[in-house]
Amino acid sequence: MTIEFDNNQPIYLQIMNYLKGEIITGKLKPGDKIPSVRELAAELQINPNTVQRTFQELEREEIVETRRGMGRYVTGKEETIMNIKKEMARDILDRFIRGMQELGFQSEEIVTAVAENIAAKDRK
Amino acid sequence: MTIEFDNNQPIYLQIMNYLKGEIITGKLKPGDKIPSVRELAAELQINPNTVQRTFQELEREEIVETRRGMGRYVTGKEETIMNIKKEMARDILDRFIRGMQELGFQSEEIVTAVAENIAAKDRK
Amino acid sequence: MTIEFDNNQPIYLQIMNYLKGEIITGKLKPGDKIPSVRELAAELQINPNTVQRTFQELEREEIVETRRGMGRYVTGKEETIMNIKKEMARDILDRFIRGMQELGFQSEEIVTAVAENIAAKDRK
Amino acid sequence: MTIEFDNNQPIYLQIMNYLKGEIITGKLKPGDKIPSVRELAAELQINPNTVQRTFQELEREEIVETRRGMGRYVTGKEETIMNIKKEMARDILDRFIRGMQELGFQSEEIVTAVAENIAAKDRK
DNA sequence: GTGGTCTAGACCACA
DNA sequence: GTGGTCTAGACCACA
Repeated sequence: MTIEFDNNQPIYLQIMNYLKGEIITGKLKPGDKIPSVRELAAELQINPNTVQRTFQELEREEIVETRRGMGRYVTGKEETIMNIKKEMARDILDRFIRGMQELGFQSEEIVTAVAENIAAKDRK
Repeated sequence: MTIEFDNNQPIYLQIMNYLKGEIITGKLKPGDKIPSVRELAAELQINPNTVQRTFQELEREEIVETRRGMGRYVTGKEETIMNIKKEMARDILDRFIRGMQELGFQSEEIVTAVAENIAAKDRK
Repeated sequence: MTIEFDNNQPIYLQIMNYLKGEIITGKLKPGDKIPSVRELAAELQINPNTVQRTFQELEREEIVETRRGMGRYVTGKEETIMNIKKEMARDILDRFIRGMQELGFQSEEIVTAVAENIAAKDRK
Repeated sequence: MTIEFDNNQPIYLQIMNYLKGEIITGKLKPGDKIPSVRELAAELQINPNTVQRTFQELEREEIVETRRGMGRYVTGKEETIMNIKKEMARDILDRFIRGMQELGFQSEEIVTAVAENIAAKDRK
């Protein structure tokens, strides 16, 4: 497990997004144990406090559960995970469409732009 | 002129984006005078330093020009404006596609999602 | 026997309170044998160390007695049990009244709130 | 402003409860500025990080708002404050009644106990 | 071993 | 000045 940190976003958020991605795409499954604070801190070479913060946020979003003294686990509630995925997707979509409209793009132009752009990327 | 500020982004960036939007969509035209630091600060009820910073950045991007003693004006170079528009659009697009892919969406799913979502919004 | 564990309190305390409740309400009677550490740990699916700790505390409070080689038993001293009940009740009461006063409730309001709330629950 | 810290609860929670109390009872009013992280840390003689944590939690509960670079303020939404108060009261009440019932007390006994206990305290 | 809290102190972006 | 993030490291309760 490695994450390339980018300086424009807090580290704890980057780890959060990384883990959310792993969970949403099923690489981390419901009930799976996630690394301990110390383990992950050592692996990513960052301070344990930063990892701690990441985990607390994930817990607050109910994506992760703590079992006292036994470590942390991906939530068993698949529904929660599906909801997170939907929420994130809707969020990204809304922000995108709003952004394009603010730039003055018409509906069809937006759809075309996405289609072309993706096609171009897939060709690579 | 009012902007609903969102806490997750620096105010000066939010004003920048707002003004860029006004320019790109032609509500502010090349050569138009823009408000003074004091005026805008009073109107938006924010610190003049923040407005100052906004204008500095817009100047750095050559979207706005200062004429000594006469105030600030939207650049007359339409090409610059077109470029800004393209840049912003590409940025938004890239971020969007990357985000959706991280959530595990396939290319076609992304295009469909955009098309449907826009159609739904246009119906409203 | 099942306990719904709540993450904000140590498990051993939650088991203690559960067992105290059973004893105080007479479901476990003076002289009754209580389960062994292993049995209870297996049943509740928790670490035997945790159960051990629970029993130690109950012994310290003289609610439970160990008979060498024969297991643990609810104390025969009914007085002890009565005292525990009183202590627990006073504790709960004090915490409740203090809490409501901190929220700015007046004495009569507190009494009324309890009376109404209980009446509402009994109706269900 | 002084808080007597008690060792059984995290400091950040004790400050939170203190501030919530001040807000709910109207000593801190909607829109009031609350002390800065550094100020409060100095006053309570604790680490700024601990205060920071307190404030972040209050923000998450929407009791407090940050205005960038200008400090933090009690939320202007009086409704939010009322809701917090109601929630806290219901919580305390429920926990109390459940606790007494687990001890085997009947409904009338609970009401009587509260009434007597409060009367006794008021006499002091 | 595992998580939770806290101190001490630094550095940065923002207003 | 104000908040946000992070490091380094300690100590504790719990399992």
